[in-house]
Amino acid sequence: MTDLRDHGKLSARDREILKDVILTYILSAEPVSSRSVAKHGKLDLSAASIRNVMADLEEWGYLMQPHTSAGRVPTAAAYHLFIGSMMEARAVPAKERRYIQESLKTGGADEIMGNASHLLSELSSQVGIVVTPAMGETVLKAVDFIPISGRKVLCVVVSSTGFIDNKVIETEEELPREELVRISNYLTDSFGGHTLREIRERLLRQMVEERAQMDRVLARTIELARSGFSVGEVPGVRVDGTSMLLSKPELSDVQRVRRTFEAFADKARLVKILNQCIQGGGVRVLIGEDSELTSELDFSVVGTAYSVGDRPLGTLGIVGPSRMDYEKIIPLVTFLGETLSQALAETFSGGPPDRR
Amino acid sequence: MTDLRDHGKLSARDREILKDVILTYILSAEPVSSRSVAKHGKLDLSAASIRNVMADLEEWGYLMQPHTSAGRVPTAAAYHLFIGSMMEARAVPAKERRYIQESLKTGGADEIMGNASHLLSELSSQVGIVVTPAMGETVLKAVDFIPISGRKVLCVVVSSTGFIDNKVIETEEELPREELVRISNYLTDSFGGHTLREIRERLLRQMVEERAQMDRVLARTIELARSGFSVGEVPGVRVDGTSMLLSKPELSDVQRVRRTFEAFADKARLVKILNQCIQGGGVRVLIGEDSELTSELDFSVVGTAYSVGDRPLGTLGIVGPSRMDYEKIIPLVTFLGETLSQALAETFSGGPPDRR
DNA sequence: GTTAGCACTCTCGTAGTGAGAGTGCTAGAT
DNA sequence: ATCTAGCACTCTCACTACGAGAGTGCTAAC
Repeated sequence: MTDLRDHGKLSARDREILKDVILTYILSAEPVSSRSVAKHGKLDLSAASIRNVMADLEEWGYLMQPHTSAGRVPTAAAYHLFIGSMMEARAVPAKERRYIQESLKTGGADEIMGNASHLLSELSSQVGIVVTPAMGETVLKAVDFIPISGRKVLCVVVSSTGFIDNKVIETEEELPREELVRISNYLTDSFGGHTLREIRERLLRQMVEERAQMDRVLARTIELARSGFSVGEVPGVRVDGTSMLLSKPELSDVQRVRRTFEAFADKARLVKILNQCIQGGGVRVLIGEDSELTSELDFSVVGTAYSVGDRPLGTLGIVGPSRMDYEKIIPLVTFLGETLSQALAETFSGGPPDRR
Repeated sequence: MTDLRDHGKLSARDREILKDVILTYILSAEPVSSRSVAKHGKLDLSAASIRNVMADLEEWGYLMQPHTSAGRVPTAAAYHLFIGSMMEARAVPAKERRYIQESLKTGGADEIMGNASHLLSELSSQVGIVVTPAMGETVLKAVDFIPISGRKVLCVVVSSTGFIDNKVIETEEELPREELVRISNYLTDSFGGHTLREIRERLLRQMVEERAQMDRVLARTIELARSGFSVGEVPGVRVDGTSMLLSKPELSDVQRVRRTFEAFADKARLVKILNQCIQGGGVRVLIGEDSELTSELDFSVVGTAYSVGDRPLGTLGIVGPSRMDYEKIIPLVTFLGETLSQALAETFSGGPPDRR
């Protein structure tokens, strides 16, 4: 990383000036001039001196000019440095903490996820994203079959973390409700605590091995389970607040708006990008380098993982122009990740032991 | 309506010219000149003659000029006239019909609705919208309680048309699964076929009347049902393809884009607008007059209702700039409405008799 | 090492201009 | 009476020019 190598180069004053430039730019969205740093910055130096430093900072890759004789703009390297060692994180205000906790306390997992993405977007004024786990990776809590009509049966799968998915499946013959209930109970009892993926594989093996001596009832059960448990292969994505982007000065031409919205429409890519944030526990920030979205559009991603107990479930974060208020947003994302984990744990703790 | 009163005024030639102007404008998105009508239109007249007619049409309110000495653009009245008595609807091509039928055939109601809005958007290149019924207005098919942890119970409600909603409720004391199953069965048997709203009211009455002599079991049952059946007070809205709008020439400045997206973000208003389309069976087209969305933004709405049997369920339609290919889109919306109704009926027919 | 001064550069808004497109009107043709 | 050719007029749009303003880089003096 450039910033690490160049680290020694920066004197305290260099750092102070770079910080001023970044803070000013985050606020104003306009190239920062030496004069404005001289005036409003903490250093008591003339614009000319500042200019010298800024020229150095540009050479080292922390600043750039949109054109000769414009002010300067921070680069991705500058933001990284800022986040790593200059920023003073502002704790989430008590009022917002309460608001978040209140909003995530009640409701099913689905509702909670929706609230989380909305909170992210609302409190950061950026786009909020929450990735929910693919059902197949979650641990089964209960399964239920409800007769719909004729041979059609609705299969409802509940994961131990409270996510729900459902699917209409067609059986070979019409089954009475009592039998469906029996099957539900049997499956819930014998497979609760395992992931759907595991269960599917186990059932498949069983079918092959015991095909000969299976009785009708067991065959039916397995067939139902096999179809029902094939729900939710892909993770879900909730995106909230894309319209926030339209009021940001960096999206003032329609071409850019269009490319941005197209990028946000590709959910699979969003998942991939957000998933880069799960490494290493805390919050991770992606700027510039890492993907088409962040590099081409000058966007940043602040993301973290949420989990129940020690099982990572999914990721959440915000996405917006690199010029964003990291001092507020990073604590916000951290807090939301923690609160969400906690909320899910509280609502869906207990239940069948986790035999995974 | 202006168009009706002025109807007599229009000679066959006037109508032919107006039609040419509309068709050309729909294709080009640019003001139509007399010259282009003279050249490509069916009439064999000079541009000057066409100009005379176009001046009349402007006076009568069917055309307007963005500025003096620009071509002319159709007004809302022109579109209404076009749709009412000039348009030649193009039947949905067999290939698209099959595609639609295939896409709506399988899956639960939820999935089907998602596919429907996507189809609308994809095949029309406009924004597709599907309004799903508020759960409270639907007829109960089955209800199911699944223990989650401690006193928390997940309540799954299935409507006879296959919609599913769920809610986590808290009971006063921990209930064993067997009892929950018993309660599920009891409620499904005694209330299947009624709307949730009816059931809620009935339960409330029952609670008041019989408070004294109710036994514990019944009290519990009613309490569970009351909380569980309060799901889904508001109708759901699925919006698909908003990014299509960004490639339309009428949204070439960011201000407009912004106002448009803000309009689409207000789901409640969308529902209200779409619901204006359920009157009178077939497809209804709103242009200009009827709402902020259609008048301020020069947008049109082509909508229709879908239903199962004779019970209207919800509405669907497309929204886009008034300049749209009505000859294709109106049959498309009609067909989708019919196919969706049919698909829902086929998947979810039968079941408990409708005692409403 | 710092600063004042100054020339230089680049953007941006404004004004002007000419080409192009389209109209409205009128006089003449059919 | 209807249609059309011709023409003057209007409006937009793209292009250019230009000056103000902002900001820089460099140099010479403090």
